[in-house]
Amino acid sequence: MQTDSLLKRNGLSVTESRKKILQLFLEGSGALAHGDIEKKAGEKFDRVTVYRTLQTFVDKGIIHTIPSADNSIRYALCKDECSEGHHHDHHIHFECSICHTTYCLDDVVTPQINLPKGYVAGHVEVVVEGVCKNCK
Amino acid sequence: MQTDSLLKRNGLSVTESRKKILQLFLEGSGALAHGDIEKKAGEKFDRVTVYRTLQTFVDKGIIHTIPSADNSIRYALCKDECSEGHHHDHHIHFECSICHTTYCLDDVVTPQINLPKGYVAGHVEVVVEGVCKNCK
DNA sequence: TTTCTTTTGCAACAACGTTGCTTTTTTATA
DNA sequence: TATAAAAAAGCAACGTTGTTGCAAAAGAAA
Ligand SMILES: [Mn+2]
Ligand SMILES: [Mn+2]
Ligand SMILES: [Zn+2]
Ligand SMILES: [Zn+2]
Repeated sequence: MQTDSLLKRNGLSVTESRKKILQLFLEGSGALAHGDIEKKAGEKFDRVTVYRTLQTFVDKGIIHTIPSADNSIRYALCKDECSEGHHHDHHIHFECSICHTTYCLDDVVTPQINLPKGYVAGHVEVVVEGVCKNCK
Repeated sequence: MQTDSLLKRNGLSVTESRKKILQLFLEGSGALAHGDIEKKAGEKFDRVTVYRTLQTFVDKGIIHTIPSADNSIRYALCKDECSEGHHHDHHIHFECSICHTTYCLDDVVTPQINLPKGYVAGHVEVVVEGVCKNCK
């Protein structure tokens, strides 16, 4: 199984919830919010388990967070070479205002930003809102 | 008073809470989250009033939202020519990872993003995380 | 001042998120 | 495979955040 080896490779024990949640990310196209996962998982798992699983996956560099202006963080698989404590997700994100899907645009790299004197840049997040290819 | 005329100009009645909250934005340097306002206002106002006031200000184009990956939207004054239903905030934002201040970098315009075929861009949000001029 | 309109505060509620602890599952090892 | 140790899941309880309806208070208009 794809999920099992991915979990093992990251030093995580293989459990039903982790397999199921990872599966959702692997098969789905867009990013998932906590609530999406609760629904899609078929209410098999405790809410707390979902919270803890997402946190574990983020810590291990399996998934990354996507900021939003509606107080619901979304999560998506890291396709870059992320590892424990070291995320390297340098792609931008796209939120469709019609179907509300959030996409990782893995091929669109984060632009260079010229900051005013005194500011030191770390990570740059870009979220583009618009209409996706399925909705126009 | 600066607050009174700003409120009137936007067709809003001048009330204690609106004046106080607007004041906080005018005198402060960084962006404010809902919680910051509750604290800074000196627990004078009901939580609900703060929510409704922020929503009203956003609707009128007085303040804009700043996305985040920590489930706490921040708000800042619009310095561009925003109006009811028409925000034109094309600047980027900076979050200091040390003091956790969020700045509007009004002079740094949002970059142009080349999207894959099929995606139509609307608004672009850029949030840079790093160390601010006061913290380095 | 009086009247009408808008906003506030309150109460109740729902959704979201966290923590400690017990039970269950997984892993490692004999 | 059986057993012991370690890790994760589930449960309960709780705190925080955000929403709604409604009555009281404040503001605008005249
Ligand atoms: Mn992504
Ligand atoms: Mn801004
Ligand atoms: Zn779409
Ligand atoms: Zn700082």
